[in-house]
Amino acid sequence: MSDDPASPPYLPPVVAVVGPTAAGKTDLSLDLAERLGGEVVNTDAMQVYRGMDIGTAKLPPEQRRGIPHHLLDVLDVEEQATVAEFQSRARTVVEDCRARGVTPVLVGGSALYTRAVLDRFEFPGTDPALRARLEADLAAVGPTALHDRLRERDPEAAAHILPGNTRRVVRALEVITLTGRPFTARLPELAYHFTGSVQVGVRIPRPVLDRRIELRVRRMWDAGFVDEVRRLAEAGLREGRTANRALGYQQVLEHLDGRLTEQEAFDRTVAGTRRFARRQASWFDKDPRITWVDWDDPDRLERALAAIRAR
RNA sequence: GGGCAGGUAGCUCAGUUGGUACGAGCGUCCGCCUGAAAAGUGGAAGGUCGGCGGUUCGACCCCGCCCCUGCCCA
Repeated sequence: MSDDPASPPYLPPVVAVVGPTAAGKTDLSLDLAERLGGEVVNTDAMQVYRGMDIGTAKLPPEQRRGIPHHLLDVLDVEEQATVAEFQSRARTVVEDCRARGVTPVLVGGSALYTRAVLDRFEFPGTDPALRARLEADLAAVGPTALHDRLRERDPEAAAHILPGNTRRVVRALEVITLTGRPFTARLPELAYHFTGSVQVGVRIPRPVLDRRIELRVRRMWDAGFVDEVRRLAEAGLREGRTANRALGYQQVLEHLDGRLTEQEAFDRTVAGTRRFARRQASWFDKDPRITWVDWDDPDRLERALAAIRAR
């Protein structure tokens, strides 16, 4: 900030707290928002759903220290979430905060969602009818034939997408026929969309994390998670293709449908969450822009603030 | 004390009627990732086949003894 009237108006930084699930991102984000006079912006793909509270470890309103939280509870459980839509909503929120002189503090473990907001990331359009047709084709001719078709139309994309990954093959074909241009099958360069962006990562040793994950899932169960899923199932959780894939919800649904015992659902939720944490790490660990602070460092807030000041 | 079943990858189990273990799922590790991303997907590493002895050119598969686990009988 400056008193010089000729200097441009103060533009707050864009702060993002990243890291694996159950590492302690939420606490750090609250501390940061408090110290910076900021507001929290959720970047978690599942906390956007109303009613998915226990299983997503959503911070209850009374624990939010009076700090406004954005992009929680914006979809009903049967609605489909998409990155592209999330990106535009989140960017609107970020811009609005900054225009008010407020620092947006993004928090969430969904790496793609976070990067979609933070980085120069463009999503070509989509067309439900076209996609439905491609999915029907897939069912009819099989993965190999569909991949062959992709190779004819976009050899470059085909070379980077394995035939077994039908989801990506379908999307590639969708983009190509929609835009008439090749599908970029690679992630974009690491380049921020907003100037003044800073990422703080919460680092935690894996054995500690694994224990915390099991503990967290245990607490979810104790807090009535199974009932939450049962309620949501009645509200339409089984419809749609996003919310019901969430860790824990997916497994408990299988339990409610009699395909898993409750114990199996629990065990698989723990195992799945650990696997998820590893996948998260594979995104965050290779992003050199992130400033890491240790989960149990008493000075982690100061270190995070230092990184933000140094942006 | 006797009988039966079983002891094969970290776990749960396939398998060879004797010829260097085709193993599978899960887990682990590494990677990919643009409108489902808490999703989707590729690969790798792991085994003295309970122990000892015998038969055999050769045994994880046959024989004997022993140990361990489960069930049954006493």
